[in-house]
Amino acid sequence: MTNIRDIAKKAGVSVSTVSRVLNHHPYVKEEKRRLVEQVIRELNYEQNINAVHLSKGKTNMIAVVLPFINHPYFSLLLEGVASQALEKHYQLVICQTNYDVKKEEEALHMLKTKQVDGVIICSRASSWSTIEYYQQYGPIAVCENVQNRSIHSVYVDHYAAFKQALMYLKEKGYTDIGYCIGRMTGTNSQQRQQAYKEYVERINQPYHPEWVFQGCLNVTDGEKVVEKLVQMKNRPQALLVTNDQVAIGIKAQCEQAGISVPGELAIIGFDNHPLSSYLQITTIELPLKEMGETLFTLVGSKAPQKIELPFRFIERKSV
Amino acid sequence: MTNIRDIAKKAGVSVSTVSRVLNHHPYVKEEKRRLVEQVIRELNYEQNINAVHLSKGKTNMIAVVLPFINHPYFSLLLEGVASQALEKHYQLVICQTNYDVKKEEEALHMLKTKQVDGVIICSRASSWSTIEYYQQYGPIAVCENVQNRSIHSVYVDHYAAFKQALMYLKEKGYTDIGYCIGRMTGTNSQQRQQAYKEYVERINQPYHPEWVFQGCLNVTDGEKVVEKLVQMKNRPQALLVTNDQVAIGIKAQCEQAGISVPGELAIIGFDNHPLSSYLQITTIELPLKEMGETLFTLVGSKAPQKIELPFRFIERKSV
DNA sequence: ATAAAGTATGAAACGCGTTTCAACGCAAGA
DNA sequence: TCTTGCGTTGAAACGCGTTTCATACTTTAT
Repeated sequence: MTNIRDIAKKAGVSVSTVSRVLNHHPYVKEEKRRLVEQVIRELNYEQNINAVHLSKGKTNMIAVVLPFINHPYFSLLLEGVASQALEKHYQLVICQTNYDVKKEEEALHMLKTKQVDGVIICSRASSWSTIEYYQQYGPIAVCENVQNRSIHSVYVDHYAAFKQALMYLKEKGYTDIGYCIGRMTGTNSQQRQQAYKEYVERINQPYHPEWVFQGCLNVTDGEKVVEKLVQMKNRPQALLVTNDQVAIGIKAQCEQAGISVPGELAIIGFDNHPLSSYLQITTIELPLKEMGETLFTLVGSKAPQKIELPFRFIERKSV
Repeated sequence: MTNIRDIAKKAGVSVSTVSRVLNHHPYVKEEKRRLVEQVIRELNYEQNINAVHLSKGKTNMIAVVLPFINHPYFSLLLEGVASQALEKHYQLVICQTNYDVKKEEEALHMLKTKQVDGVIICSRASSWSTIEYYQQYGPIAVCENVQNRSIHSVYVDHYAAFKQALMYLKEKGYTDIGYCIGRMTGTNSQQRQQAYKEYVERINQPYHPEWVFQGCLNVTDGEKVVEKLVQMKNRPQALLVTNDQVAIGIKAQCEQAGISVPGELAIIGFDNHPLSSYLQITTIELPLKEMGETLFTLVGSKAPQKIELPFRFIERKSV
């Protein structure tokens, strides 16, 4: 492998000069610059990027932590991050965690070993103390509404979104409402639960724990929800579904099971996945791609910022 | 930042010994090993991974080149790659290219600069000569049926798959068949076209160029196909759709347009995306996750291998 | 004309872990 | 007892680009 010293020797200049040429430093005579570039081409030289990284103390790489790659929610978020990364000439290292705390820590650890300049956490299982520990090694951005912590964050007001959806259903005459969610932990989920509980209290209804369906991520999970639903003697009239994939699964399975939508079951999804439009599912659009882009921008910025992005209620025919 | 020399000094040993401890080399006395580990913990030391990379000449990173992240086909493929990477303690660097040759070359370039140990190309626009040039710098694996080239490859026999689907339609009484595809270039597309042309010839039918729909990737593209379809006076009776997303879009849009499926239009999709099962779309399953896993395995193996994986015809109700 | 400021260039130090080589101790085999 | 060989350890070289510092030459300003 030919290195910078080989180039310097062959061109009859010092390594500093070669380095200057490589980094487009202005203080190099045009003549020498040409010569060095010539030699570089002749020897088919390429910088060893690892030496550059070591020397500069940064890598132009950002780690992206997400539980699942193959899920429209995360892959759209990732696409947003990627589009910005591309533009700013950063590379992305993806860390699929399955919500395994160990995997998440491995990703954060890359900050400590200087493998990446920053970490974007799309969704997490780790505790705040872990994350805060790693902040000393580099910027971290999360995708949830953090109140008092000093960390980059991009989020949607899920409390307000849930509230709005609940109110909409109530106006339409539905009172027995349940919801489907990915998991109960996690800031976003907590805020949704909060909104839901307040709603139940406000209309003086008992809280039906069996109307809250956890572990809903994919189409298949929607199917399972309907299976449970048909066995209930006291069913909700409407469901808030925190993910369009699940909503689609529910709607499809309702068709199979002969449950009319919205007649017997109203559905409000989240994300506004293209398919929800085809299936005429009322949904709350989340600006996922924009969130991804913003996450990237933030992780490169100085003082920790918190940015709220708006959701959008899209009325269709599932309510 | 504390480094290996600080550790050596504080522990009263040489850097070699510390390095041996870090790398679990057996020739270190238990006593010294303990001592060094103690000091490492005390000083909260962590290797600078960039120095390791430089020194070892490898990075345990693999680049994954794909046109779009946010597409079920690629994100499932990626998930397969990621699952193997996780197991083998490799990191993935993703390169979204949008089929831009420059972006692809940038990714390959990381091989030359030693940023990655290998490259997995899920789909490409670059020429073979480009790819072959970069092979001297490290292993490259592709996802298509390469015949005579010396390169790792994992593929499905798309020619056979298309043929089978065409025969199936013919048996069911359909002769006027068209197809939807992402792009015309690309090995897989070419093989499909070959199968299609042979079919048309065999049944002594004229080739209808307007029955071949290009640029079909997403649900929305399916919609556009139906829009074109309704304006034709001579429509195909059946469509092969190389992607379930598009097939879903077509089916949904047919419903809107009052075209019965399969009565007026039969559809065969590809991929067996979970949703195709809900919408009862007949499809050809591709082992995408397994392909991803195999791609990863190959890129780490010695002699270039070619592995064919089987597809699976799944009969449902869209034909 | 002369000081001040800018341009150009190279030597050497630096970032930091790995690996090779030489050396020494000690035990097993001859 | 002597050789052979493994266990153990450290010094130094190596992988390679960047950056600082000193030096020397030009310009520009005064």
